[in-house]
Amino acid sequence: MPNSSVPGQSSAGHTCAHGQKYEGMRMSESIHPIFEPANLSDQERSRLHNLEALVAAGIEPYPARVKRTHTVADARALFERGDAGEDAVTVTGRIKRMRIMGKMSFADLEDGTGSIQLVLRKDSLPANFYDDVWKKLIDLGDFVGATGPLVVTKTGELSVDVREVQFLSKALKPMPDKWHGVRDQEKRYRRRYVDLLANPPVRDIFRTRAVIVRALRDFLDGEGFLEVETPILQPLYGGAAARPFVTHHNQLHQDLYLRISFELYLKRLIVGGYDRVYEIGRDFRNEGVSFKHNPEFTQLEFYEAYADYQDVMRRTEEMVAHVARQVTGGTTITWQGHTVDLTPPWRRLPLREAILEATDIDYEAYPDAESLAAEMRRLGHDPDPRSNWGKLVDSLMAKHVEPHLIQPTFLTDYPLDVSPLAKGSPDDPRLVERFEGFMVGMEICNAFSELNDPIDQLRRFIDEAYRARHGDEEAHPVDEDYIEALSYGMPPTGGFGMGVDRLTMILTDTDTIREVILFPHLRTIREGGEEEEGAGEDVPSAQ
RNA sequence: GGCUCACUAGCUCAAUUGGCAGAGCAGCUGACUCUUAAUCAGCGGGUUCUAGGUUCAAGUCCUAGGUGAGUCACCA
Repeated sequence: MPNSSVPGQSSAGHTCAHGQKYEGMRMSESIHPIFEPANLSDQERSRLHNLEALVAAGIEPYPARVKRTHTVADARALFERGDAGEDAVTVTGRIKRMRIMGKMSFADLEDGTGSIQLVLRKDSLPANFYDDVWKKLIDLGDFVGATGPLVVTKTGELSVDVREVQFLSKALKPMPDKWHGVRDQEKRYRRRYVDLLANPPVRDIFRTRAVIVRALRDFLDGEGFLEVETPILQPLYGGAAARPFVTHHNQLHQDLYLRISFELYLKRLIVGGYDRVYEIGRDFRNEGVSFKHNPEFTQLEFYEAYADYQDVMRRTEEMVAHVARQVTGGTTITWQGHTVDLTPPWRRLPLREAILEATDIDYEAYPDAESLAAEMRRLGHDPDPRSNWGKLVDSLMAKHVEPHLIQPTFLTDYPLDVSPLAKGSPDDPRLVERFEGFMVGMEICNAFSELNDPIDQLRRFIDEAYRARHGDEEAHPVDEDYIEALSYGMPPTGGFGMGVDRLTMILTDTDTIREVILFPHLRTIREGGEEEEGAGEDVPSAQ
């Protein structure tokens, strides 16, 4: 069926096949309750009525093809160059605002490149189109193509002086408030498309996120790193202290884990002979949700042979500074009122000193969980009695040090107990060569000189397995194949992991991870009472 | 999981001590050929998150539940 691109001239009263299609949706026996009039608001009914009226007038409300000559940005550029002349351009987009003034109207049309004003005059349009279609049947939020020469109005606004309108897509839902947009956080996250179409600054956040990811790749590619992809579904998880999601492969009759890190696979690649590898991808951790935790999040990890954690520290600050320059043009940023200077070099501070300074506790004087917990209680802290020594140290850091690290800081030289994959310090058997990077009170990265001694690594795994048997749900399982890989020899290697979402929070001045994830995890809304659960019969849950 | 707070028209928000549930935008009708949050006149629009309870009377008080936010616990 030919699409009538000049709707005003179509023969009225002719009903095409589409007419019956849409009328059917209004009948009580319609196939789904979504479009039943009883379930619609007055505004939705009005829009559905306008859709039917368009079809009755012979206008295809969802045509298959569009004839656009210029994006909004292109049209503006054309005019700026003075090349516009009196030739017509065709721009396409969503109608965001309308000002109808009798026989003349203004409308703001927006596409992905920007917004431009349309001028519609009754005299300049096909017969009856202005009164019968434009004023009556087109709603805010509809997509149209507008054709006409570029003009400047009396008030200086570049506009398309519209001679022809092509209808492109009908919006059946009313648009959010044109001034306030959508504010309700739950609505914004559950229906992100509404958030994006109504709140332009939100679109900018995800454009910036793309710039950040591209800048990370630029930087690492430029340093000779190879981008790789490793399994998300893994028979054995590892590389971080976290509980995994469990799933099941039906045909193989095998439980699989969604990865919690890329670490053990990327180091296998170092064994295989790639000296510099990285991966940017999704990790999944089955734990609490908060302003800085989403169950799935984007991680960058890189591994570099013949480097140690000091080398990685330097690379980290250079990489983050590079990204900041790509995003903001400089290395000083503002986050929630704090001025943060990302210019290398960043402050380095041994973890032991940081905790001593903040809490007056020198954890090395309390080498076991019992004595450290006792000292913590003596100073008024409330340690979790189930915690082992490493977790106590970590909790001291997380509670008393991390929140105060606004400027970028590397905490260095972590206890071996909490670092089962990191190489021991040659100077102190209780420490490993590890650092974590912090800024704006948040951890953003974690790195170490990788443990490449297969016998030492096996010993660490066995310790972890012991902890797992004694209730530590985040302890590492023994990965025998990884030990096998190390047994072929892995060069001294520096490894690094960073939360890309958190970096994005910092560079977009947002205070919750949900603002930088397009579709953050939210609980499914349960309707009223309890319904029987259909799923889950052959999906074992994590124990 | 504990505690605190929130949920009202399509959207943004009001509603006094428990006393007729309102406004702006959006919608509908009309006027208007240079507006840009257009303006002006008129009209319609509500399961006040859900289910109970107290009361002559509940958006408001009580109980339970849902969802979200914050916080604590947990979580590199």
